[in-house]
Amino acid sequence: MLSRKFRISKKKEYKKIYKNGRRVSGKFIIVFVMRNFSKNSRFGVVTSRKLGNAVKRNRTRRKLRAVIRQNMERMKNYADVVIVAKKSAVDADFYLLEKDFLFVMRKAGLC
RNA sequence: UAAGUAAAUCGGAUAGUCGCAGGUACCUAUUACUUGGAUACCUGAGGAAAGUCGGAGCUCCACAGGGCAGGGUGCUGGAUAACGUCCAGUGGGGGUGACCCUAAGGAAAGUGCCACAGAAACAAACCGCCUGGCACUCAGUGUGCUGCGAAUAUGUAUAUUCGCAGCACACUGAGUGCCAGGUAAGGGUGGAAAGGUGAGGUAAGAGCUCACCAGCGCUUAGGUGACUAAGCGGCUCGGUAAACCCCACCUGGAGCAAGACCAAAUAGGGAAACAAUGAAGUGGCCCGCUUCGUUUCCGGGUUAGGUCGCUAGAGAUGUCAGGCAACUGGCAUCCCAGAUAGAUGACUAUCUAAAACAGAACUCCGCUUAUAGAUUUGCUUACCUC
Repeated sequence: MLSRKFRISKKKEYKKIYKNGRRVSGKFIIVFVMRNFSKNSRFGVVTSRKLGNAVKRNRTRRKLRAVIRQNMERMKNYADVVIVAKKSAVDADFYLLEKDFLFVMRKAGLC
């Protein structure tokens, strides 16, 4: 899990990122990116009810956060990032998610 | 050993690295409170956290008050803060048994319904059985009359007797039809047909009488009670209340986005209408209570911000005492998640077969539903051995 200063917390901010950010999609995730020009990046993970019950949603979100935490230092530019999990992400292994995350980040020009 | 039955427990473990939330201690930066950062230690999802079905605490609406309506519960006793929950029993049903299931008050307060079938579904005569009357047919018997024949008597005619045939009447029996009545034993229909079986009885039948059984009522005994047992009585009364209804008991509404505080803001205006027998709070209606001008339009403005509520509680564990038990009480020890886009994760190694259902959101007690697998205990029924 990330510390609180690396999270996006307000509903308004989510709305703003959905509206103004760049949309990049991978195999397991869809990412909305918006440059923020501050000292660090901030992340938000969204798991909708389509993914399954609460246990499945929680596990997917935690795996994605683990991916973010372990790869945060590689990022060159700072941005606000919202990651929306697809249904296929529920059963995906950690290293597959990591590969997909790095692919998407490269596509978005963040690392 | 196998099959079953009832209950209880667990529901991945261990080690390492990195990481998250809360608390405590200490250091440090900014410091009026405060806030941020570092380090160490401790704690960190479930048996159902789920469905949100029942109940309660808590909060606001009046200190939640009265009546009507509506809703709920429904064998008895107990437990509990309370319940539609639990425990112990009673009645009924199922099982060889351990055991399981059971919305289980009232149908002589009233109303409704009982499809189809059937004569009839609430107090019933279709068929059948029996009795009586009338009509007709047949048979038999008796009497009378007529005819014929025979015998006897005497006076070639009459009388008497007998037989046969026909007619009429009466009686008896059988059959058919109609009418009046008695019958609920039998038939058929149905989930259900007015207690069941047997014997007596009768014109035929019937609780009409008797015995046993079932039902109803009463008495006595036992039990707090549901009820049970024994005896007696009069002889019998359909089902349905998860149909209305009656009876007894319970029941105000909304819910932590409750609600409280802080910041910011609801500003200040214009026009029209109605009005103290008014309007709102008040979300079933009336009363009562509280507050007071209310509503519409024009124009202007607009945060699901922060703190609390928020976890020490009908609390957990152990033990002792009471109780068949649910449960209650005493003592000792302990503090055991409190997030707010939402904390439990990732990777590696080992262990068996490589794990099911599934994630707290104010709290608690229950119920219901989902659940791979593992373990333990009591009991029952079979079979084998001693």
